[in-house]
Amino acid sequence: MSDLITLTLPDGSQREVARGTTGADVAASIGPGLAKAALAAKVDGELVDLSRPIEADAALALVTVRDEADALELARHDFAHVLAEAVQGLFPGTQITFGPSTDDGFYYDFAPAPGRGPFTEDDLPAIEEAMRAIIKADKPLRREVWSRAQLISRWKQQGENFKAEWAAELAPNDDGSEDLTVYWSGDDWLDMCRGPHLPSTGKLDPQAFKLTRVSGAYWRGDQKNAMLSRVYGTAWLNKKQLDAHLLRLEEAAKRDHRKLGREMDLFHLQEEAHGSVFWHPRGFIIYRELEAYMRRRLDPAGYQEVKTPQIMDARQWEQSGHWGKYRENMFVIPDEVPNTEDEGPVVSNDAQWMALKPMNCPAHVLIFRQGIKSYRDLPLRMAEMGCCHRNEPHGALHGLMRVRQFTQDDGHIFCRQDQIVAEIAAFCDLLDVVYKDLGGFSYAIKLALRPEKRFGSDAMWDWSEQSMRDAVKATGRDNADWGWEELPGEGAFYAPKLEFHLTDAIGRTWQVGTIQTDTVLPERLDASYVGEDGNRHRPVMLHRAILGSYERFIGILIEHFAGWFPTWLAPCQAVVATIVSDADDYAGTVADTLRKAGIRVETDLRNEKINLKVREHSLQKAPYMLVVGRREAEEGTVALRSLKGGEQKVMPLAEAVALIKADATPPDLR
RNA sequence: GCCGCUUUAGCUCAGCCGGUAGAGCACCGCAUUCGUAAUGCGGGGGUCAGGUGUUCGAGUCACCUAAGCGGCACCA
Repeated sequence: MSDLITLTLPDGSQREVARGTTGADVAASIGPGLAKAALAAKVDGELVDLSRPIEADAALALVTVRDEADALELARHDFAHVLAEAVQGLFPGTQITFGPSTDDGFYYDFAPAPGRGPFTEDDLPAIEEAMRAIIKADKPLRREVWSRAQLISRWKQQGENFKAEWAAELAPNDDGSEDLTVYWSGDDWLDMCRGPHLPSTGKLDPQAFKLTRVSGAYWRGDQKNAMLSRVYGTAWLNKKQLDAHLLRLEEAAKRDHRKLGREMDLFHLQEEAHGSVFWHPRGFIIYRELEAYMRRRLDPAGYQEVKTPQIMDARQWEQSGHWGKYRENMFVIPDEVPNTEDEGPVVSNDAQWMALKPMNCPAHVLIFRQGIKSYRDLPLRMAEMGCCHRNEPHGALHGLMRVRQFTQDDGHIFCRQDQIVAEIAAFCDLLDVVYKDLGGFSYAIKLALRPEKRFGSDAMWDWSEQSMRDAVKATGRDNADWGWEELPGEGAFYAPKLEFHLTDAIGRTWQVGTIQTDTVLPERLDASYVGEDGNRHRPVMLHRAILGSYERFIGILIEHFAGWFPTWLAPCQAVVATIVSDADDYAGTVADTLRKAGIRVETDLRNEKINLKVREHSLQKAPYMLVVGRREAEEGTVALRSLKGGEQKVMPLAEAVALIKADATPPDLR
């Protein structure tokens, strides 16, 4: 074996160096500037420490802040370690557990010292200071390889029970060895970590991070385990990036649907009906427009709309399986006349139970079962704007995004096995059109596979999962362009789920649409059709939704558009505002003309300055304002102002009406 | 459901070491008729989330309950 190896640099040049040369050595040999700037090495595409000896011919690239993605990942990971070191310095007895990088920073989970409660936001400034001191000390970060036994014993000796547990359970390395890597910060603090890390803490910018919040988090993400105390931070390569991020957060907060919902008078929530929405007149216009739009899309796509009971007997839910697998999320009610006669309990102990529907699917099967269905009836597409109630964990409720009463744009397609691929493909096409119409959203597709808690045989799951893969393949969406991935364990209890994740205007993703291949429910509820062979067969049931729920989808739309709805959805599409009261009559004529053209119009005849009117209706996010004064009244014109853009133009009334009417036409009617 | 924080006028928020509640906006009234993001003056409005306790005295301290917020877990 030669003592020399060949390294190929990114520019294609090659260097013969001694075996065991490190990335740092190469950087130093190229120049002092690079030696200082280098953060890590990439050996054959794998990110490793700068101090890691290179043992064979390889492609070598040196990572600097210019390689932003890698540099950020390294920095955030290091910030997490610095956080842990700082916390242990400040609060002796705190156990460290786990601390990865995140999309915008990092977190670390701690088990606070006995007698000390979880960390609070008041602790953060002191922790930040301690972190800055560690960065300023420029402590070298040194990798060492320890045996599993050696490390476990060290953790136990230090009272790091969580680390010891984890070290014991980590899978052996690919080569079968039991070695684990640790990193020293200076020579007084160490953590178990796969790495890689920066050469020293001084490579971090002490002004480029901010601890943002604290929260509880379960050890290893499991509700049955201990609650740990998590500290979150956001971290960047420099202060400018950090400030830009903090500004983005502020901008995101401004489009929060709860804030805009109140300011724009769209809806409200209150304690007495927490988790259920009070839609105000303005908000309900959006809801109705959206519902009307969906019907115009569903009808020609061959769906038949139905309406099914809100409450059904528990026996029905037992048969569908919901009583067994979903009851903790259901509102159950006694099937009994409440006692009003005396002081006794309102409901007796032997009341029979009914339940509010958490899903529409069983009722749809019950409709399907009425009469005898032939193979000629399939595929049978049933739709319902189904109002469902789910008793969600209280901590999960969140504005319109997570509520206890919501309406799904639900639908179930009963079909033969050989129709699944075509039906899923048709659904994908429909969904494409809807997401494009409603905001030009892009989306990713995921396949959620069988969960632990489920019905049906493994063979059934094998079959239904594979049929969904085949269907997506047929649509050409099973690739990275569509964010395609499979999510083990995340399916519904009765079926694997194709999930459609929208990306909104500021890059956040929301799971809304879904289609699921279910063979369990038709079986449990005994749905069948008569085939060409004259025998009874089980149909497959595709559960599908495009918006998911109206409530959540409108919440997403509010945030996506920051309140500036496209004109066809806007609660008030045009405001006629006067400059002087002499124009009041003319303003009335203008408003009538718009109203007759089908525009939702309001007038603002208040004795206020036009400045105030522009400001207030801008804050209400009306798309158009038609300003009229003496001049317009005499000439039969309007000053049409786009409140969002701010530009305005004087034009004849008829022209303004035509312009607004065109803009107010729903996308499917253009 | 779990951890932390919060809850004062319609909204946003101030209120110190416990001594009997305040601002801006909104609302109402009056004046102002004004050309594209806040006209001026005046007025009304609060069992300080609910409950229990400590205290001569609680918005303020303690405990319980509820809801909200940020996460965790769960999820359309």
